[in-house]
Formats: sequence, structure tokens, C-alpha cells
Amino acid sequence: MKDKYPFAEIEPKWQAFWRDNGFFATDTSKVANKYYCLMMFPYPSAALHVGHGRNYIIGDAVARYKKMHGLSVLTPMGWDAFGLPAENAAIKTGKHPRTTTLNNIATMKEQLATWGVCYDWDREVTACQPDYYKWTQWLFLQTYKRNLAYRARGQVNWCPSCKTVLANEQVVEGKCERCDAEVDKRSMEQWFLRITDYAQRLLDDLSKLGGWPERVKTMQTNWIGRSEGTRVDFQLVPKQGEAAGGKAVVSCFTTRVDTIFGCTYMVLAPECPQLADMVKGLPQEKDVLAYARDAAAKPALDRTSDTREKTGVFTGRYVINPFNNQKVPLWVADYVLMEYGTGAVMAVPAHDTRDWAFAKRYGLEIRISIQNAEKNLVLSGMENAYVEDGTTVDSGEFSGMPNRQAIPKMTEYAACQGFGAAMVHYRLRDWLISRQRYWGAPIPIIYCKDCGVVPVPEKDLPVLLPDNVEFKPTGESPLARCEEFMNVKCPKCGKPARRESDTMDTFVDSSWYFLRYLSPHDTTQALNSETCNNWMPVDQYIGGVEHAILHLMYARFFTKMLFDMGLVKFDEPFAHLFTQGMICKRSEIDGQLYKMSKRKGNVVNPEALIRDYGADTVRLYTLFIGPPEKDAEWNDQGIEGAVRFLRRLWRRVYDNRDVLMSVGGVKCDLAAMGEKERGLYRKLHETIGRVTHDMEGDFHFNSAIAEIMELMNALDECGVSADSGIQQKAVYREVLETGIALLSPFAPHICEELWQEFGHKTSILKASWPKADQAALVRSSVEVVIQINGKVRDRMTVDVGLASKDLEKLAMAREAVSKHVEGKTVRKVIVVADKLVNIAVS
RNA sequence: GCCCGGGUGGCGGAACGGCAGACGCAAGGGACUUAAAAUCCCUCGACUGUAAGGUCAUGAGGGUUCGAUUCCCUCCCCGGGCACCA
Repeated sequence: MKDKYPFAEIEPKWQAFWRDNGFFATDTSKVANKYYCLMMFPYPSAALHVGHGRNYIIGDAVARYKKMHGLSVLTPMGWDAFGLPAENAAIKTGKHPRTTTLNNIATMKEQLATWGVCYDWDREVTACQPDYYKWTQWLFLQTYKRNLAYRARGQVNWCPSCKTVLANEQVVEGKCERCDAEVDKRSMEQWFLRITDYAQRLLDDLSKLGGWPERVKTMQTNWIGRSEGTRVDFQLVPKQGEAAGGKAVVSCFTTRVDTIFGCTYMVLAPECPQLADMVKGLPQEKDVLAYARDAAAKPALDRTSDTREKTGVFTGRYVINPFNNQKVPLWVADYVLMEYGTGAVMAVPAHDTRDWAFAKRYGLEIRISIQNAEKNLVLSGMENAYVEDGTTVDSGEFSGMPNRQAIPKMTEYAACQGFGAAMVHYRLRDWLISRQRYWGAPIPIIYCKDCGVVPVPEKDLPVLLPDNVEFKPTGESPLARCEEFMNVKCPKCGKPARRESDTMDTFVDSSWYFLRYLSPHDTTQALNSETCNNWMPVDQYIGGVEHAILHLMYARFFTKMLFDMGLVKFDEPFAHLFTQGMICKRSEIDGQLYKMSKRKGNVVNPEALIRDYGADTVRLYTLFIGPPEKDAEWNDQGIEGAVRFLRRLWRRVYDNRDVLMSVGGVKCDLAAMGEKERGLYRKLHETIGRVTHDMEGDFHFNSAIAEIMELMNALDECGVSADSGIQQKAVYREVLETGIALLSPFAPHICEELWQEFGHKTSILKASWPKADQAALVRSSVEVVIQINGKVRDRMTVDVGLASKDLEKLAMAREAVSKHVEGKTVRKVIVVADKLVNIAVS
């Protein structure tokens, strides 16, 4: 048994050992040396494949590594268990979403165990269980109390296939992120959370997140989309026959107020609510309203395609540019968006490409107000808008300024004159959380004829999701047809009332789960402030980059709300974020590289691999496959390399068992070592340094593993036998034993087994992480490279610490050097101590 | 269009401004074996030489430097985010 690596035997044994001895159970009442290591909790969709596995394996390696540093590591796990896929499956198969979800959870839990991935399972949270969603509902009530939740009618994204509204974040290129159907706009009454109140803080506090990848912060910055500009109010010229002196204005938002003297018309979005009033009774009325109706009805995808020709119509009205009191025509056009700025745009065709295209098409005036550096910009020579910087011209008292400087001056002027102001616009919209679906937490609101909107009293929580519901989607929430759910007494007046029938977006569930892990069984409150303050923020958060915007923004938002409510004392939840890359595989169908999916036929199941190679091999290969933050290509043959390495490791211990045991108590002694074992011993300590460095940096497991492999190659080269000297034997043993400790976060089962084989009575998790011995790193001689003009021509072994002059002398004396220097002039000699000599000749 | 990444052998990938290709996979050759598996040894960027060696090579072109995969500039390609955003 011992000559073959018996992974199938040892792996379940150690998994049970870790579990039964509570190695991953963490006492959060103790605060010292806390390390909160969190993996994004998964949606329990179905069985995990090796692509999913990467996330958990990385997290487990980090947790084990940190444990060996003596930290009190918290690694909980839970389930993002509400959501559409289970419901969609239910519609297809007729099975209740609760059944499928709970089954999937059981399957996945088992899978995680077979990987040797360990969690503090006592803290498991499941978003679809009442003991969790009770508190999700409670949190909703808190937002409502603080006026951060509101109900409004608005144009919302509607997926005709999923038959529900979607958050802006769930619409990708005009399509539903789930089913790819084109998303419509619908006017509906919905619940929103006021995330826009936090836009500036969400933006500013990104600078606190030094442990986050730059790209994630950039994505959030883009998403928040702050733009600074100026609001300018244009007076609406009264209709013919209408009394003059009306105060009606049309406000526009611009980031380029410096160009305003070049404004030759103004444009409204087709959805502009004042439009109908403005054109009432005009000859253009019919055409304008017809145009606006058509334009607004176009699918979002059509509307935002930038290759499409812009269209528009003149409204028949005029507005006055307050900067020069010029009357300019007012148009309505489809290229102006109601959701951005004020829904009205001052058009400066000379300096904006969109306005240029529109003005050219409809023959509108173009007027230059920014001159280029060469001062040769003329209308007749322009083929497109001039959008670069320059000097303001024909701009009244603002003429002759560098245009960037004109912006604050002109904004200030507008403010003083009372027709404008500096204005900051955010792209971020409020978060629409209503879903017309069944499988989610009911929104705890009651509608009463007399009292209006009444929040469910906290004592009545949870509002239980009823089981007996026809959940086929119709556009109305399935709950609306469940009379025993809907009919309720008004908590205020006691008269019959109706419940809100929508459920909450599942992203609400996942916006606070990391706090619940800290007091998962508390039936009296959502979170324990003291424990949260002690254990938060999460020290290391690990998950997929696909959550860079949605989940990570919402979780930050929730944390900030809780901070404002005084429930917690931190306002950012995740100190360090690690986003791992996806594992892809070439599809057997078309040979292209795709992320693993059933449809592409490129899913690799872990079960067969664990059966054939063992979990440690799967873990090792998964970590070795490439830098963990980058996407990687799964190679079925690559796993062979991993298992070969573990087999060799196994054999080194058992083949040399007697020799190794014979030096059980013998200390490695540098002074007593021969050259061979001293080299190996140095290699060991170099490896400790490098592996530690790779782990402390960006979790470069691939390099760390490569270094351990190198160490084992060096071990082979040194070799050992019964006849070897005592120090050689001792060093051999030390390298194996320490190498096993270094490898244990990645391949824990085999390392635990071999560790015990070396006579240790406690788990390798209790062993401390190896430290590099500085004395071992000292060398007496080094190899120095000799370059001629930067090219390596020779190398020599010299004593360490040789003076530059001596090194140079030695180098010049070399035959290979004289050959290259002969007949040439030595211009310069660069000496880097203990490293190289570079001779520049010409 | 704007903002992030990235481009290194047949492949995945290593390289504090200092020996490019560590480590692994694949491939080829050999040993062991009745055979296979497993294991072990050797070769393995391109071109050129019998060889020692030489030349060229990190997307392309410039620059800084004694020396550049690494720093700077310009450009090309790939991936990602945002986008008729005023």
C-alpha cells in the first residue's frame, strides 16, 4: 500500500479528521489575530465543475496558509439561494424551487468536501430560509424608515421573456443578462433604493480600497459615471399671440459651457414631459407629437446604436441663449436621452460631433466659438466638428481665453446672473429592487385603502413566502394570485388590506450575508454590531470579476447605510479583493475557447478526476494552471503533471523511509555540511523565501508551486542513501519535511499524511509556516556573468564580496574576453558586485 | 470614442532594469518490461556550423541605458468596462 500513492484512502480520512476536530470552526468572540477570509457565496444552480472549483480552492489555500501563520481564520460558506434559475427550472419540471435548491445545496456541499475545501459550516447561511430573509426584510424596512426606499412610477426595464423588470445593472447591451431577450421600456410602479444618494461616497471611498484591483475600481468609477458640468436655463420664447414675459425655461446640462456662443439650436428628448404643452396649438403639433411617440417607442437597442442616422423635427418654438440673448430654434430629436442630464441639450455643431451630424443633415447653422492653436479653423474647411481644446472666439466678453479656463468663469457668470449653476451628474440610477417573480424574499409592505403604504411591523416578520403558488410568470407577481398571502389586515387600522406582491431582487440578499456569518443563529437581530465591528472588514474577499459592479457596489452601499444607521463602525466591507479568472476550455464542437458551460460541451466534472487522480491533484493543477487572476485554459493532460509530482513526493518519503527515520532528532548544521547538502539546504531556504513572497503578494500559487517543484528536483539531484553522511541525510529529511509544509495549503491531504509519517502528532495546520534561515542563504562563492556590450560571453565563479576592481581584473584576464576585446577600444566597464561585469567596447 | 488589462517556444506560463524561456504539458530518442502501465535518463525557440561557437529572437517601430520582456513615446492586434453621456 505504501509504495503507491493511495489518495483514495487518505483523502476521506483527513477530510473527516479536519471536520471532526473542528479545525475550521472559529470562535468570533475572540478578536486577536482575526483573519476573515470570504468567498463569494454561490448560487446553488447544479453540480460544480472545475471552473467553479478554482474559487474555493484558492480560498481554501489562503485560509490554510493564514492558519499556519497562527491567525484565527474565519471561513464561512452559504448559499445565494433565491433567484430566477430555480424558478425557471421549476416552471419546466414542475418541481418546487425550494426542493431543487435544497437538493443542489446538498450536492454542492458534498462536492466541496471531496475537494478538501473546509468551512466553518456551523455558520452556513441560506438566503431562501426564513431565518435569513426575515432579516433581509428587516433591512428593507430600515431603508424605508430612512427614506432610502421609495415607490415610484417610472420607465423601467422589462424583460418580455422573464416577464419581470430588471435593474439597469442587469441590462447588457439592451438585452436581459439572463436570457438575452431584448428589453422593453415599461411604465410601472416599483420599489427603488436610493443608491444615488451615495454616489459621491461610493466614488470617493474607492480611494480607501488599496487592496482592490485597479480594474474593478475603474469599472465602478465608470459605472457611477460622474460628470461635472453646468446647468444653463434658456428662456422659452412665447408662442405667437401668447403673453410675453412668461417665465418658462428649458434647462440643459453641458460639460462644455465654453462653447455656448456657438450654440445654434437646442434639442429635447422625445420623452420630454413638457413637450406636449409646448407645441399645443402650433401647426407643428401633430407632426412633433407623432415623431416623439415613434422615437420613444423604439427599442433601446435601436435607439442607442451609434451608427444610426439621427432624426428629429423642429418644434416650432424658440429659446433664448442667455449668454448672448440670441434666439435659437428648439428641436426634438432621438439622440437626446431623457435619463441623462436634464433631457435637453444645447447644440453646438461646430464643436460636437453629434450636433455636427444633425446640423448637416437638417441644414442648421454652424458657428465656430473655439479656435485652434494655428488659428486657421474656418467653417468651409471643416469636415467634422472641432472637439479639441483651443481659444474662445466670438464669445462676447469671454473671447480670447483658453477654453478650459473659460468653463469655470462662464459657470460662475451664469450662477451670478441666475440662469445657471455648476452641476454634477451621475450616470448611476437608483436601484430598482422589485421583481415580479416568486422565488425571492417578499417585500414587507402592505397597501391599505385608508392608510396608504404601510410597512409590515417588525414584530410580524418574516413575511413568509407561501409554498402553494402557481409560479408560472404572467407579468404579475405569482404571489398576487395567492389569496391567503395577499389578504391581510392593515397593521394601522385593522381593515382589510393587500400585501405587496413583488419580491426583492436577489442582490439585496447578497448585499449583507457577510455580516450574518458573524451571528448566524441570532434570532433577535440581523447582525451583532460588536462582533461585526471586531471582525469586519473582510480581510480577503475572493470571487469572480463578473461581480465587479453589481454585487460589490450594492454591498458597499449597504455597508454605508448600516454605518449611517449607527449599526456598524466601518463603511467599507472588503479590505482586500481578489478576482480570480475563469477557467476556459476549447469546445469540442468548434475548437474555440469558452468558459465552461454545458451548452458549449466543454465542462470538466471534478468527480471523475478526483476518482482517478485524487483531490490534491485536482487542486494542485487548478492552482498551477496559471496566474489566478487571469483566465486560464484547462488542459486535460496538464493534470498528469500534477499527479506525477505528488507520486514522486510520496515515493521520496517511502523509498527513503528508513534513512529518514534514522535522522529523526538530528539537526541540520551548516558547519558540518558538505558542499552538496549545503547547496540543497540553501535552495530550501531560498524556496521558503520565494514561496512566502508569492503568497504574500498577489497569491501567485502557480509560481509558488513551481518553486516547490524546483526544490524537489534539487532534492533528487542531491539524492540520499543509507551510505550518505549524517548531514546529507538530515538535510534531505529537512527539505522533504519543510517542502511538505510549504505545499500543504495547496495539496493538504497528502501533506497531512506525510507530515504524520514524519512522526508529528498534530495536524500540519498547527505547524507554523517555515521561516527562511538567513545563515543558510550565505554563499561563499558566486557565479559572475561577463558581458561584452550587454551580451553574455563568459562566466566565472568567484569569492563572494569581491571588490569591483578585482572583478574587473579577473574578467579582463579571461580568454573569451580578450577574444572579443582584441583590436577594440574599451569604453566603459560596469561591475555589479557578485553579479556581472559588462565591458562596453567599440 | 474614452478608460483599464494583455501580446514571450508547439502549448500553459517564469523572469527586484542584469544569463530570456524557470516550472509543467506535449513531442522525439533511449533504459527497464514478454507486453502495457508506471518509473528513470537524454533532446527540445529559430537559423547557421562537423564542432567549439556564431547570428536572430519577448506584437511593430523609435527612445533612455553599459545593459530593456521590464522604463518612456508612437503604432498594430487581442480581451474587458463604459458609451448618441451632451
